[in-house]
Amino acid sequence: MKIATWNVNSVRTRLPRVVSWLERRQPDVVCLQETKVVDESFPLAEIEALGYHCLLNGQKSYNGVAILSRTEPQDVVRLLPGDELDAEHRMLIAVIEGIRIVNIYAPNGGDVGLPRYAFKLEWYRRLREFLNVSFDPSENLLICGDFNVAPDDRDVWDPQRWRGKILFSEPEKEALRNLVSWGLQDALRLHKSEGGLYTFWDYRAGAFHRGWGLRIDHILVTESLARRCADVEIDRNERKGEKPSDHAPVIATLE
DNA sequence: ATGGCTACTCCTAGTAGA
Repeated sequence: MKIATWNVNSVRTRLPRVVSWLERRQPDVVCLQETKVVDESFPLAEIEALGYHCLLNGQKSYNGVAILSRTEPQDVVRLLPGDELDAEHRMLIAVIEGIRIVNIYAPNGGDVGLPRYAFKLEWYRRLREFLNVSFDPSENLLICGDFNVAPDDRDVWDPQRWRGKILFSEPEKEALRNLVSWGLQDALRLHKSEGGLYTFWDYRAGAFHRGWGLRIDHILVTESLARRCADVEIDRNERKGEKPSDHAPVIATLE
């Protein structure tokens, strides 16, 4: 079973690449972030034609998440407790093939100290509290998406330059560690310990070509899924070519 | 790296992303 996460940075702009990638990689579940489209305008027909159910939690212009799956999703949750009525659409949960899939697009934070930064840390706190009261670490649960946090020095191209900066500040790393401490493991690190495994490269200044990347897209799994996890791959080829997203897909293979 | 790109919008300039 292949479960993927991909921040596509607009599903409409990225549609040709998403379609060809689905045809080529044949994932069973795909969590998309930054779809940037209301549900009525999601390219449903094109994705369903490939044999996927589409579960949507979209929004105009910003944010928006979706779960594509070969089989029908169940037990859907869309709202994180504490969200306002006009909440940013950043989370979507469904049970697929006996696995609870939590798709998240964590706030970026802007810059350290800004109101959006405080919102990011508070959002992480609410997500952890939601796990506490809703689920159990003994179940088959997987959280994936764009976390907008690089966990440690191996995950940024220049740790000295990134120290204390947005995406790599101590409070952000602590917020991610606090989430993980609920009972999760970083699936990629079950298999690979080296640095330089990035999932995002800025569009500017030839960052991809120069190796200026960050690992901010993650797949976290509970113990029962960690035992089934045979491999995790970052599909960095998807960052190349015509009109790429600035993020590469991450794919976990479960036995 | 500090913005050199990309995508969005009641669209040709301002905002946000990471």
